[in-house]
Amino acid sequence: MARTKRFDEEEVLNNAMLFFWHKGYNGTSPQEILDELGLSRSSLYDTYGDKRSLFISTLKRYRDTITGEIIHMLDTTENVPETIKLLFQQAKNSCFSGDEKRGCFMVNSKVELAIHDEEVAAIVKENREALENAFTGAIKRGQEKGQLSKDNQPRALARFIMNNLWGLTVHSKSGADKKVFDDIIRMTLSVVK
Amino acid sequence: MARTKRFDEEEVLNNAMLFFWHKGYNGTSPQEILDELGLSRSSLYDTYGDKRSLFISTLKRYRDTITGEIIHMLDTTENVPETIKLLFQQAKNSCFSGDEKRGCFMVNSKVELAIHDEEVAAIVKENREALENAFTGAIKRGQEKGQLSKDNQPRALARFIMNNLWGLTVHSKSGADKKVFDDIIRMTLSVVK
DNA sequence: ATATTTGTGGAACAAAAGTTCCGTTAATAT
DNA sequence: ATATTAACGGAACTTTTGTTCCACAAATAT
Repeated sequence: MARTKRFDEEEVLNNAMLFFWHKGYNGTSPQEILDELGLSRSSLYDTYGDKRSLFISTLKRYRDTITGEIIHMLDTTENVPETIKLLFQQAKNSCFSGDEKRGCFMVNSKVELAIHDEEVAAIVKENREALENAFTGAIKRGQEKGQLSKDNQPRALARFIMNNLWGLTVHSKSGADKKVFDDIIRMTLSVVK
Repeated sequence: MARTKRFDEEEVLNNAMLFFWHKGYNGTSPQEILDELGLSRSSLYDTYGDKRSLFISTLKRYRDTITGEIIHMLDTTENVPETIKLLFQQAKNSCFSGDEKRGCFMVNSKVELAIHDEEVAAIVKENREALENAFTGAIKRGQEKGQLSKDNQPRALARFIMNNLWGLTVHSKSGADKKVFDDIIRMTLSVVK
């Protein structure tokens, strides 16, 4: 048999994701990733293919981990309004905690690339639909349990919630302060009843 | 005196803006702009400075024209709820009319660059604040005229409206269909009362 | 211990990006 | 008509980007 890889495949993929997330696809060069991660050029190309393939892999990884976790929360929560509130708090906190205001990788990527790259567009679309379905399902359960009124159509409410979560990711790049986030979250949640 | 420019300075600036708007800062090369606009390299650099300066000029142009127009509408409208509704309809239409789904140049630019470029961050922040003030002023007038109830704080409602408009620009990159937009707009406007 | 086979280091490269420079051209003020 | 001065065309150049290739290294099955 042949020798084994000296680097952890998942770890490098994760770090590459952070690069693309932070600086965008066109703003990140293979060289930067190599410098930071210390693996050799040939290993990078050998393992992940070219730059675009690597990017697509990181986007899928985001979908499977970050988006996946949110969907799991929505699928399993016993307290729907509380979980929705929590997601908004998390969105706010990620904008003011120590680390960078990276926003959402999926949002950043679709804004940069979705018009020009069909594969990115497809991933992004699938991601949106999966999230919408998870929110819709959770809202339905919330309504059945009496945690939410039946005044709103579940899918419409789901779409509205997502619109406001995405709006917050844009706000995170706009120099808005905490009060702005609090106002938006308060007003949005006033509809989630 | 010297000879006059063979190109229209404003027109080239406008076309350069469309490039950056469509393909992003890092996705657009000076060469592409030159190829399309037909002016010479030296004229471009002579007139607008380097690529980044040109970009900054186009971003300011957007602020002065597109954002300026929205602010003007809000400052002068006699029917505030109607104007707000109109802005949402325009946001929706721009996603489905013949031309490209470019989204909002200000949103695209801040998502791509605001973390890394202080000057972009400043323009983007100022743009947000100017818009928020215009919405807030309009909402106050609407409340005084009895077109809107006084249940909502004007500034909080303004922030909420902007959050949903920006959310729509993200939706325009997400492969969402008309029904998604209609649900979001209906739910958002249900709060604008 | 060796053969096998894949990983690794790094040289090398073509193309593109971003910019500068300069000789030439052409408006216009006088 | 000419001098003046800025615009123009395009050659040229330095980096950076994205990628390939190959000689060498090392893990493991036998």
